[in-house]
Amino acid sequence: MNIEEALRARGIPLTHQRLAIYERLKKSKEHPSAEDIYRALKPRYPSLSLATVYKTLQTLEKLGLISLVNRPHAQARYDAITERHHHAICERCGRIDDLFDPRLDELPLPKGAGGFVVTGHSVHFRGLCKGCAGAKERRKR
Amino acid sequence: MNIEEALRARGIPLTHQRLAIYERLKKSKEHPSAEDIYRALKPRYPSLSLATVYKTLQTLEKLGLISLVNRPHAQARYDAITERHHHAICERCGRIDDLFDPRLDELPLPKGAGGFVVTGHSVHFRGLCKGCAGAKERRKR
DNA sequence: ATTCTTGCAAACGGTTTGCACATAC
DNA sequence: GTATGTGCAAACCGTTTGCAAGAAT
Repeated sequence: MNIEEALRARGIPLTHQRLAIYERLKKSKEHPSAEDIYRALKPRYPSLSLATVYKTLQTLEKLGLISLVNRPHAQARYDAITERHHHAICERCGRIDDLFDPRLDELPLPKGAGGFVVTGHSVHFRGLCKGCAGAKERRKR
Repeated sequence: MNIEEALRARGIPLTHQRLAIYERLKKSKEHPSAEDIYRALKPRYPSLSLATVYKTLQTLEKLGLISLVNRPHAQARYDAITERHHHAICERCGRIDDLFDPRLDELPLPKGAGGFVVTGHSVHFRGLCKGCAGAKERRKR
């Protein structure tokens, strides 16, 4: 399913901007920022505004057509633990739990990262924390 | 080595603020933000300013006494790939490479995350990208 | 006494929002 | 024709910075 169908299927108007922004993102492998995309498209679409790029990216993400590499606008969170460990992040309330699990500390070096020198890694689990999972369960009944 | 020794060892003055901020962070398991810490300490240290909390957290991080859960200050980066994959992030130039490796897709569910319902995960490798690793190597010679 | 830190307020940078005009359907 | 998107500028929010006053050594 291409983007035109995906948008039509949801009754979302297909505009030149949306198409251009999506195509641009699809073509680039550098995980561009909103501003990168804006700068790349500006010459061909002189009236394009940065706000539109942001709004469009948000729309596409909600539709599941694109994804975010790193959550924006989040505030920095700190941790007194400096030893190697991993995190479970609740998608509902933002709670972050620490995970200590030696099996996660010894991951295979990734294939296909041609020439990348790894100095460390961390695993992020997404999902619902105990409290939020419980709340959801209770609402069902 | 406690924080007082760690700071003294580096000739960094030990202030009430630094001590209070570090102790507060050590006590809390919720990975607080700078503002969380600020609010928690304000009643006992009425003259404390948010800027000091930020500066102190930065200092402690540089010394390796604390760590950041999520990088702040970064702009959102987008990806047209929505299938499961992982990332290699260059600590020098910020470049992000995609990694596809089925061995990373099937991680053991973490132990000790009591009640956390996992819906997905991703692995972040840190290190130097091909270009930056090469540049470093060349500088050595 | 000297050096480094603190606190304040202003600046900053990325992102969001309100609103009038334009466009898709 | 109606609903929705776009573009602009202003607002926003977390974070940083410049600087005068204060504290640690």
